[in-house]
Amino acid sequence: MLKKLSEEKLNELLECGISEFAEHGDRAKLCDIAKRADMSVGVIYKYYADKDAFFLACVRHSLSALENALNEMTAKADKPINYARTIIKTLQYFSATHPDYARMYYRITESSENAAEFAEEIEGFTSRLYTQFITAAQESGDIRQDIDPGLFAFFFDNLLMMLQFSYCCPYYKERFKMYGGSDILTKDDYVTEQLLKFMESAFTFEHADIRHRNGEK
Amino acid sequence: MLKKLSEEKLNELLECGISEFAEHGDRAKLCDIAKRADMSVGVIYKYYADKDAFFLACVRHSLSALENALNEMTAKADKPINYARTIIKTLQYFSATHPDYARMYYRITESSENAAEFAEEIEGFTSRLYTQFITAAQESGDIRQDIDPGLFAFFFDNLLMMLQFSYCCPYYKERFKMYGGSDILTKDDYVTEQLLKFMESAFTFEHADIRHRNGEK
Amino acid sequence: MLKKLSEEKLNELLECGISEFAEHGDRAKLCDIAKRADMSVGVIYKYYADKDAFFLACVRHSLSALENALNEMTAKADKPINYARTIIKTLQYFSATHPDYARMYYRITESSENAAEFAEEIEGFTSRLYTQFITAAQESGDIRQDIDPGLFAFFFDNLLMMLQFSYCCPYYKERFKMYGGSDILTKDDYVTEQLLKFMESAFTFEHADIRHRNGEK
Amino acid sequence: MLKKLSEEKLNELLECGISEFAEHGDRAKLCDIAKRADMSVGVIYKYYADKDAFFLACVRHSLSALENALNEMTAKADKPINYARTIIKTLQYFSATHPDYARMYYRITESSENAAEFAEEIEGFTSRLYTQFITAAQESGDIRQDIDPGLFAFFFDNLLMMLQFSYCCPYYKERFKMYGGSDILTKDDYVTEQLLKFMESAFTFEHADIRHRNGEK
DNA sequence: AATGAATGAGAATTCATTCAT
DNA sequence: TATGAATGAATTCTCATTCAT
Repeated sequence: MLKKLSEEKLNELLECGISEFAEHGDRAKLCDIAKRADMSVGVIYKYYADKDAFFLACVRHSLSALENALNEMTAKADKPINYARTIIKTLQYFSATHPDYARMYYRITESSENAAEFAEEIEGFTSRLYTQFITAAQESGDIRQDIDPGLFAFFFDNLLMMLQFSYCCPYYKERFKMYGGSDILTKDDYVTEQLLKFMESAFTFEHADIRHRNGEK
Repeated sequence: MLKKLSEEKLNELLECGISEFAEHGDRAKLCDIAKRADMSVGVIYKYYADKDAFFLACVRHSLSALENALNEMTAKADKPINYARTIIKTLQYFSATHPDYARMYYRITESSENAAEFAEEIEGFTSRLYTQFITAAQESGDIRQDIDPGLFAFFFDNLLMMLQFSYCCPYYKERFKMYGGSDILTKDDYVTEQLLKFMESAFTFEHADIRHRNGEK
Repeated sequence: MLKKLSEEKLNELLECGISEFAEHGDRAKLCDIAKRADMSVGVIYKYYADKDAFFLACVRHSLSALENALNEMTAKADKPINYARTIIKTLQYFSATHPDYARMYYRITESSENAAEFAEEIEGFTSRLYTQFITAAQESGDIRQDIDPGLFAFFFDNLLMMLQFSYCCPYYKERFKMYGGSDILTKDDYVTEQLLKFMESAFTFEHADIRHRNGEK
Repeated sequence: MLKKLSEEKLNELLECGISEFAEHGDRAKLCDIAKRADMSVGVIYKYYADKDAFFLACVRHSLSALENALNEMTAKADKPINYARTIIKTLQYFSATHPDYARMYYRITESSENAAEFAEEIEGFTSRLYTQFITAAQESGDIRQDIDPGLFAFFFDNLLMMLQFSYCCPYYKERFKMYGGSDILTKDDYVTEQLLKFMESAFTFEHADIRHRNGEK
């Protein structure tokens, strides 16, 4: 039963860790995290070998939340453009409700040390998710055949990652405002549709007569 | 005349600072930087108030190099697709020759503290460059009218930033390989053309009749 | 009746304490001791005020074992040389069967704090045992009269203490091998006879006519 | 020239380290050592990798002082009994003038970790010194032939080590008083002669007629 | 009575910054 | 002006001790 309590407390601890790591990167202080969670530093070391191990646990905790969010909505995938819209909106919602989780995601990538291990663990899910989807969409004729599905997924994910950072990380938020105007962070739907347009035919003006009716109307 | 000497030395110091900050983020140690530049920590404090000020100087130094590289190339901009290709290739070349500069770029964005100040200083150049170009291209009818030029520039820059990170930062390099295969870092032209295709018509299969004039006019 | 159970458990606890203190000195951790004894730290505090008190209890436990071993053997004391041989062999056997007890003995002497209290409690038994025996041997004419019996006992005990350390403590074991060869730890009888010879007439070469009745009478 | 200063300061630091390690074993705190030396903790880390490295440096410093003391007087070795007397007196003097150095010696032996390395480094000098001397004394007929010179040296050194501890370490001082009386620490010459007698013919009463005139009269 | 999770003071170590030379 | 040794505040991690269950 003490176990039970720990379970809850542990989650709270991870949440606090995520907040602090999101805010300060690995300059986050364990004693601050503990204080924030209204516990003592000792508990952290009861459950995790050291600061790195605890950081990794925070990373995993935040990732699984993101994966859950993405998993929920991928069921209702249909047309690529709608699939993309759903993902964008999911990430917007996720960024709004869990800003620290997304910032955490950014913090991971700072470390040079375990780059390869981390990358596989962290990107594995989405890279497979996107690549599979795109391959399927190519097979069903919904996406042009002459693009490398892996790289297509890569560019797609790049746009989504940057979008998340732009909603959550201080620096990227400022940058977002520079490009989109100071109120851009409140115009989610507008951003979504613009991004879809961009992905649809960024540099192909001469085909602007194309009418995909991307959701609006 | 001592100024002259310092000028050179200072440049060397900044280069070393960039390398160390690129490698270790703000865990980079001033004494290591000084040692690498074959100077004493004292000089750093002679010219800069503190570590933050020195970091900012390193940022500026690496930025101006990037801006110079971009300025040179973008003069000869013609069709948007060629303009994009030129920028991509410039960044690829820049990433290959100055990997630390791009990593440095990434390091800047870690700090929450001076996000706003940094963003204006750092992104100002490219955001204006891209937005102006896109606006001009829209006016001359080369890019569809129904996209917000600011956001268009934003997405465009997002793709380019991620591309740079993917060529320079350990974590992103690994991620790049996961999407593109273990030899993707050596296939610059392939990546360029794929990215152009993506930007051209990512989700627009049904219009595959579009001529993919990828540069060869 | 719970007392009964505790009695057994307590002994086990002390044994584990002795092992850990022998191994780690006062860096031994109470939680490790408890774990080793398959109990909780709580019990230690149920029976002992603090770590020091528990350490003292471990000391007493190991001492009484040594005293019992010595008591058994020394009853049958006859000629001094045989008495000495008996003690040496007893300590060799004790060191082999209870290495931790002897190492524990060594650990006690590290602390400056309670030196005086400890010394009386710990050395009282043997110092009296040896001094009495030597005095008696002097009275019965078996040992030269012109030696201070206390100091004689002191030197004698010094040799025995060092012998024990040399069989049990890592550093002293290595040192033993340096002097006696790498297999010295397996040559108990040889060591015994050499030590007896040493004590018998260390610097008395010119009287080598002395009968070296080394026990076999 | 700053080097020169450091040299001195470094010695002072080592002296302070020796005092603190002698007093508290490895519970000695680096910050206390630094404070005692009127320096900052930082200096210790400038010169030594970590606490262990600094401890080892203290050990070496104290050992070389002991070796110097022993070296000085071993030149004038003649008869074994005088040689032994000289060594005993040297150690008594050394213990009186450098009590911390001798306690330091004791501290070394606490560690299980690097027992073998330490033993060779630390005991090498004296073990070779004593064994060589004894072998030589056997060859010249001054010491009985039927004793293993290595073990003889071992027992001899054991007595000397214990004597040193007995003059310097709190616990052993108390023990010494128990055996020799409360004023034994002030009766150096008496102890010397008693120890010589002990070594001369401990259990050889029947040859008490031997007259070596050990210094007195 | 027994448990063992939680506490938090304490100790090692790092590194930006200063300042005597 | 340049140096780099020295400083010491700040941070990680440990473990004796407590106390709710």
